[in-house]
Order: sequence, then structure tokens, then C-alpha cells
Amino acid sequence: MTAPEPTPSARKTELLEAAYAYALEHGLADLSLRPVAAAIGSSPRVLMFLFGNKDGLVKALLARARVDELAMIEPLHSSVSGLPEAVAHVWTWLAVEEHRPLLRLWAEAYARSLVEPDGPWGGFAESTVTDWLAVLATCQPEPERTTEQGLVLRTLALATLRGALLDLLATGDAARITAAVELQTGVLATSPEV
Amino acid sequence: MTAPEPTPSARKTELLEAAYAYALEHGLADLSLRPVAAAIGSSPRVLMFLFGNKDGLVKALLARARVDELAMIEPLHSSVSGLPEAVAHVWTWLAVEEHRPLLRLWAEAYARSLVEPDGPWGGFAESTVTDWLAVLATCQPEPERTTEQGLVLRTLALATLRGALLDLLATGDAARITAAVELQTGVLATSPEV
DNA sequence: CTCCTACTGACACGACTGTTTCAGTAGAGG
DNA sequence: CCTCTACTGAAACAGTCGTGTCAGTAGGAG
Repeated sequence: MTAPEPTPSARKTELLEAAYAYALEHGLADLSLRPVAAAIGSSPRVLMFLFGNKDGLVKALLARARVDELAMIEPLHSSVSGLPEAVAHVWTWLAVEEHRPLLRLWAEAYARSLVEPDGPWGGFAESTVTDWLAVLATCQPEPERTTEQGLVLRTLALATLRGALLDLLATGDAARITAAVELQTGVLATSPEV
Repeated sequence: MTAPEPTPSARKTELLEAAYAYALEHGLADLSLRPVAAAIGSSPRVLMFLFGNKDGLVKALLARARVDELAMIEPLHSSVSGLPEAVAHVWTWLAVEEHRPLLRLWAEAYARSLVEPDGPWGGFAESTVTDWLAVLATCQPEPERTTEQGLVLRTLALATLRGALLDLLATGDAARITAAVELQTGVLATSPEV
């Protein structure tokens, strides 16, 4: 519930950043201490000392990934108004090729948390769904934000974004998928009355 | 390219079926020979003999899962006409609670294939996207089936289904997500002109 | 009976896993 | 100077992994 370390110790954040870069291109599934330690110029002993155990490291990496995720969410709160505009805004971020390693990591953690509810993955999938639904709610106009229909609209918007992301990660066909997302924002903008 | 065994040997299919049941509830990520062999009343030696190596077993399990997947796709070809109807039809299948282990397995394989293009996961994600797009195409009326807009519509339909599936697997909130999918089929049915 | 194919058990090999133990070293504060 | 904290290296622990080796056994075909 509470943060275990108020001051994460400069060395710890430094190694975490390096391990994060390693995880972005190697994935989390078969991550093991010795290879990652060798890659970031450290040792398994030090990782154990700083993160307690392997699960602690994985949890820290997941939390680090969430920082990047939240960094893109934040501008939505202020500048964007309306669900279609929010979807368009998020998609432009998702479609950027440099973000793909992060998104692959996200997909991996999501799927893993579905199969293995225990362990460091915890309720990753569930919490990421509710978090995003909450963010999308802040972009909706007032009558729609609190109604049942507004929740369904958010759910649809989120599903479209996530499904499009899955397609993009698999095929890389940005043009086709972007056209589909834009089509969705179009119909969402012209038919909020259902 | 070709099937390695025209007659998979009764014993092999029997053990594959048992291992498939095991994988459905334990996942593929940390599958290892000894536990699965013990669970299905066999031995690692026999699994090696029948499937060559672990990757062979995993590939066989993935192929077995695809059989279930194709079994639901098939009725789409004949009875369903129109993309919205196809989406509704697929979703009713996806939402059935008994299918959830299979869908979790699917999500796991999909994510894994994104991170690890080599190995038995191969191009699982990419092939599953193109396969489904092809199936959805057969449900579209003729002018729309071959146009660029038709491809975009298929892409959007598939994205909605996959995104909704991710939500369902994480939250299990069938009512909310089903409402979102039905909303989507509604707007897709009334606005094919974009 | 023999032979051949399909299958199986017991065991060991080397590699790798997370983790622990013991012994340090560098730097800051007093 | 001493001391305490933060960090690190080397090595070993017990366990699991995929895989290979060598020896079988059951059953049908000739």
C-alpha cells in the first residue's frame, strides 16, 4: 500500500533505469538476474540487495513502465475535451514507432497478469483498464461523464484503442489501422445519441 | 510447410489432448515438461519421443488451440452476412465464460509472439490478424469486400472485438463490455458511408 | 517362434535458475 | 583516526530446466 522507499537511492534508480532499457528490448517473460546484471554492468548480488528479490525487480520495472504510461496520459486532463478527440490524441501517441518497445512490454505484462494473477504482475490488467476508463471519463462532457451510456462509450473507445494497438504491434501496418481509428472517432463524434 | 505426421498416432493425440487441457488452466509461459508430464500421467521422455522437443510440444499445443478457434469461425462463412452481424456473432462466442481459458491462452501466445518472434510462437500474432481479417472479409457484401474502405471497416471491427476481449479477460464485466460491442455494431450498421 | 515398430522407465548430464553466505571496499560524519 | 552506512565481488547452495543414453516391454506381422 505504501511506497517502501521514500528516497530510492541514486544508485538504485540508476540501475533500474538501465534494467528498464534492457527489459524494453528483451521482454519480461524470461528475464533472469544474471543476464540483466551482466548487460547493465552490475551483478545479481547487487540487484538482490537493492530490490530484495527478483519479484521486487520486476515490480519496480512494471512501476517504471507505468511512469512512461502516465506521462502520456497527463496532457489529456487539460487540453482535450470530448471522447473522440481523446481517442485521436491517444492514438497519435500509440502509433509513434519509438513507443513500440514500451507497448510490447505493456502487452506482455497484461497477458501475463491474466494467466498468473499472483506474483509481481498482480492485477496489472485489471488496474490498467480501470485507470484508463477513469482518464477517459475526465475527457467527457458533464452529462455524459456520469451516465451509464457514458461508461459504455468509454469502454468502446478503450476497446478500439487496445484492439488497434494489438493489430499495430503484430503487423506494423500503421496506415490501415490509423484509418480505422479515425473512422471510429468520426462515427463516435457524429452519433453520441444511442 | 507440410504436416510432419499425416497420422498423428492415437497415443500422441491422446497425450496432446491431455496436455492441452493442462495448458488451458496453467498457461504456456512457464510450461515445463516434468510438471505437465506428471499431470497427464506420462513422462518427459515420452513427450520428447512424440513431439521431438519442447518447442514441438508447444507448437502442437498452439495448433490445437487454433483448431478450437477455427471451429467457431466456420459458421461465419455461411450463415452470417454483413460486418455488424459478424461482429455480434463473434462476440456472443467470445463472451461465453467457458471459452475464457482458451482466450487467455490466445492472449498469452499473442503477446509472447510480439516479444519473441523466434521459437514456437513464430508469427502467431501476425497470422491471427490476417486470418481474421480474411474471415471478416467473407462476411462483407461484394462492393465493400474489395474496396480500401472495406479493409478499414474490417480492421475497425477486429480491433473492437480484440480490445473488448482484453477488457473482458481482465475485468470479467460482461454486461458493460457487451453493451459497448452492441453500440459499435449499431453505429457500424447505420454508417457505412464515410 | 522371430522381428519390427511404438512406446516407456530410470537415470544422468550440463546448464541455468533464484538466493545465500562471507568477505570485503569507498566515502561520509564525527 | 575511527565508525557506520551503502554498496559490491566471489563463490556456493539446492533446485529445475531441456535433453540424451541405455535399457527395456507390448503387440502385431511374417
